[in-house]
Amino acid sequence: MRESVPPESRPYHHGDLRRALVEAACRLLEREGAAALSLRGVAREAGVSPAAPYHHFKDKSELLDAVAHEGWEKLAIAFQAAREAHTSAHERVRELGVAYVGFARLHPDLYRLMYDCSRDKADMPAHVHEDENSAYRRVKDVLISAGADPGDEVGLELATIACWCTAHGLAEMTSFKQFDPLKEALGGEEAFLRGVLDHVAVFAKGL
Amino acid sequence: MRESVPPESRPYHHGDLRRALVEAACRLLEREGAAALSLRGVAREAGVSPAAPYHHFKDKSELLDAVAHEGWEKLAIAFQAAREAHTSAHERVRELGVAYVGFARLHPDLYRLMYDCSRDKADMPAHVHEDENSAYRRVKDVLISAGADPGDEVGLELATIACWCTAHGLAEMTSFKQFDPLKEALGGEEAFLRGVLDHVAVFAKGL
DNA sequence: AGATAATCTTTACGTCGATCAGATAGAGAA
DNA sequence: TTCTCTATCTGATCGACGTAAAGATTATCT
Repeated sequence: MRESVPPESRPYHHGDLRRALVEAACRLLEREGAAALSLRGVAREAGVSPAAPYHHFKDKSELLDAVAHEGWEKLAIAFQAAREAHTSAHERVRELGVAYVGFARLHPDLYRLMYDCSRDKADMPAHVHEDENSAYRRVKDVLISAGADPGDEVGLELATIACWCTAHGLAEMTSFKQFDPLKEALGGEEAFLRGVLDHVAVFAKGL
Repeated sequence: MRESVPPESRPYHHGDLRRALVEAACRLLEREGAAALSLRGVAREAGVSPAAPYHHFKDKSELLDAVAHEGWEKLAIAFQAAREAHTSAHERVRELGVAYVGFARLHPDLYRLMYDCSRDKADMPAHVHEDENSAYRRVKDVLISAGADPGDEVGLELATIACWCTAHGLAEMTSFKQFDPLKEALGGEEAFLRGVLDHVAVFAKGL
């Protein structure tokens, strides 16, 4: 396979169409939104015939899976940055929540796609939940570093899930505009986030 | 307009097609899932031509709005039942969360549709958030009855939002099957829910 | 070089949301 | 009652979609 594509008229064989399709889909997702994301549209954006994607993806949902996969990796990067900001123990947990919600607000359609794909498979992908350096593991690590008992397997698991649930719920809620006045009163989006998160024990006290 | 429909072959004018369409849509949503919910399919289910719905709804999304509206009312009913079970103050808050998640798990596609419609309008419908007896108001009331300070407007609002966010997040998370072993270990779905909710201050202590 | 396999295009089918002209029937005025 | 008006429903149609099949083109391997 070829690595790069000639700048002028594309050759018959693309080179790395799979990658190009995923990137085209990401672009369309940001530009036009999730409702306007069609397989034909992605092929169009990539400059290829409507049936071409079927040589790289079984069907539309498999392409969306690949886009979602990229999303989870971007989220892990956002987590990395948040964890590297050293503050107090309980603030570290809370700021992880802020970073999470920030990512969701920055890429709302991608964020929703990530969960739609997971839900359809009734499972979070392993690289999100189980793997070393998975997003889930990172939350757990921060909880431990914030004082949670690593010996209490069940309790730690529950606390991690509680963190994730709250952050996920907040990520979806904060886009509703009836909260705007409250945000205004508190001095902006992030202050609002911290205000809500501080009402949740796991975020406020690190379990 | 007619009130009821003759049992044999439908007359040219339906009687109350609008209502029949919403009900057909609900039926299809439960039976086939959200992905298989087409406007044509709803018309088919209601025994009517593909263009008939357009005399009662501007477009597909307006029909879905009506279905979502029904969903919010069903949720309010579920809340009512949960609130009437008198337990201790902090348990009342937690059990509201259990009822919320229970509703979402019982009608997963309807639940998602409710939020999809709200998100598209960037707003929760007024009868959910602002009205007397709205679902949002009910959460707030339970928080007050559980010991929250009604005078602290902002704090009460934040606590209510925190409750809702956590419950919503949990509602979406609990369907992932990698949590099944944990549920098993804790003795079932509801024990798992309470375990997670007890890690959240607003649920554990009523603010 | 020739054969084989992978990739891309073309064509096609069925379904979808949506529009519009025309058929049908209930409701009020004569 | 009968006529007219208006709301409701049907039928035909359009463009876009997801997907499949068959043919064209090119990379790879012998």
